[in-house]
Amino acid sequence: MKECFEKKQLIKKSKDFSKWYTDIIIRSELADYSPLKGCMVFMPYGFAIWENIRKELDMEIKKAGVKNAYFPSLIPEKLLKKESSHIKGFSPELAIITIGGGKKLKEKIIIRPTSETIIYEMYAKWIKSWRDLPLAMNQWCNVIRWEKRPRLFLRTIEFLWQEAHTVHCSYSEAEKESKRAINMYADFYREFFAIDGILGEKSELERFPGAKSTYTYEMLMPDNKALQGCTSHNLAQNFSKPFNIRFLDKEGNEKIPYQTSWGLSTRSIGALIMVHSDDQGLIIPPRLAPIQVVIIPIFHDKTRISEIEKKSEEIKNILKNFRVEIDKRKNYSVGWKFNEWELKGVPLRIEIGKKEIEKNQIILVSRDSGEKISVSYNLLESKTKKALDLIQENLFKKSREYLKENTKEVSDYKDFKNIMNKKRGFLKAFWCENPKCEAKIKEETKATVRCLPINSVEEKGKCIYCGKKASRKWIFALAY
RNA sequence: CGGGAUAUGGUGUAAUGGUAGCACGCGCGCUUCGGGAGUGCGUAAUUCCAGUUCAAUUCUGGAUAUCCCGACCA
Repeated sequence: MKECFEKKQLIKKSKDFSKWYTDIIIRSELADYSPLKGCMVFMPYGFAIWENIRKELDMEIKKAGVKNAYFPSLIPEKLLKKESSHIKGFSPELAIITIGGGKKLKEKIIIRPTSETIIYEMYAKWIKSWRDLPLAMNQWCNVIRWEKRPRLFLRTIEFLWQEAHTVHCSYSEAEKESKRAINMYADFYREFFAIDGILGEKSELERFPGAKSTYTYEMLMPDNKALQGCTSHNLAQNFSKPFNIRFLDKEGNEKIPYQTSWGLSTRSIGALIMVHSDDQGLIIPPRLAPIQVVIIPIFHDKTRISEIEKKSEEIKNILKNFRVEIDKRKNYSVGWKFNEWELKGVPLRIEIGKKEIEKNQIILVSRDSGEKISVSYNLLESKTKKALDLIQENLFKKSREYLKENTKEVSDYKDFKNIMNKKRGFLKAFWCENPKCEAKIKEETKATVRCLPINSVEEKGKCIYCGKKASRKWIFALAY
C-alpha cells in the first residue's frame, strides 16, 4: 500500500532554486498569480505573515514616537516633478492616470511609487515652528512600480510596505534618525526573521533618487545573490528646499529642516521563504509564523475520537499564549497531514493519540530538525516555549554561519571575477569609490556594489578594479 | 523593449487530418486512518480569428496570453 503511493514532492531546492521558490509559494498557499501580469494575490496564509510583521514592526516604530497616518495613493504629476533626481529615478516605472471621470485630465495623476512628494507637500503646510519638530509619521500602504520582470514577493508591480517620513531641525539629528531606523530594521531582521545580513551605506549609483545617503540591510540568499531588505534615507534638505518646508528657530530665524525616510516591504517575505525553507517546504521562524503549533489528533481506531478531540482542545487551551491550530479533518490521513503542515512550515507539531493519552503525554516535533520528544502535560507550556525559542535561535545561527561562510575578502580582480562566475556570495574588496569602476565591474561581472559596512574603518589599499588608492572595503554581490 | 519556446478539463499531461485518453483534484457512498489510504459512481478540456480541406484540436498565417533568456529594476 505504501509502496504504490508516490509522494507529491517539491522540486529540490538544490536542483532548480527558482522553480522551487515559486512552487513552494503556490503549494503552501502563501500567494497566487493575479489576472494582471506582474501582480500577485496575498492569500490568507501569506497575508498572515505580513500581518505579524506589521504588528511587531509597528510597535517598534511607535516606540520611537513615530505616529501612523495615511496619505492618498494618487499624486498630482507636478508634485513628483519638484525634486529633479527623484522624478528622473522613478519615471521609467510610473503608472500614470490620464483619464478621470470619463474625461481626459488636464494634469496627469501618478499612482504613488513612494510618498515623499505628497507627504512633504503637506508637511510644508503643517510645519511652522521649531516646536513642530521633530515631526515623524509612518504609513502602511501599497505602492505601484511598473516592473518588467516580476517575481512573487520579490518584485511585483504592486507591493505593500511601511514608509516613515521624519523632519528635523539639524542635519545631525536627521543623520542620527536614519541610522536609528536602519539599526531598528537590522535588529528586527535578526530577531524576528532570523536572518543575518550586512548593515551598510549605499554607493552614489545605488542611492535612492533624491537622498543624500541611503542605508541598507543586505542579506544573502541561498543562491548567493544579495537581497536588499529595507532602506533608510537621509534626505538632508533635498526635499525640504523644493517643497518649501520652513520653520522659525528659537531666535526667530527662518530655517530649512532636514529629513529622513525609511521603509520595509513585503519583499522581506521573499527573503524569509528563501533563507529558511527546505525540500519539504516552508520553515517559518516561530516569531512570525501564522501558526506556531499545530495539533494533530491521531484517530487510530474509531473508539476514542471524541476523547482525543477533547484532549486536543485542552492542549490548545493550555497553550493559549501561542498561535495554535487543531487539524480535526477526518478526510485526510495522519501522514497526509504531517506532510501538509511541514509544507506550510509550522514550527511545532503536537501528536496526540490514545497511546499518549494513556501515558499523560504528547509528542512534540520540531519542523527544522525533525526532532521528536515526549512531553508530559504539566510541562507542556514551558517545553513548547523552549522548543519555539530554540527553533528561532537555530534558524538565526544557521543564517549567521551561512553569511560568514559566503562573505569573502578579495584583493585580486581575477579572483573576484572567478568567484562571481561560480559560487558568488558577498565579496569584500577595496574600491576607489569612482562610479566608473563600479559601472565597469557591473558590466564585466554583473556584480554591483551592495554597501559599505557601517562599522568599516579606514585602511590603506588599492581599488580592486583600477588599482588606484582606496581606503575602504565595500561589499559586492550579484543582486536580486 | 529585443531573442527563444509553449498554448488540451481546476492542475499536470497523452494522442490524433475523422471517437480527445490518463493521473491528480473536486462531489457522493462504503471501507480506512501512528508518515501523503483503497474502492465504486460522478464531474470537467483542445486560447482566439482567418486560411487550406469533404473534414482542423492537429497543417498554414495572424492575434493574444504565459514561461525562459537578455535590457530595465528606490
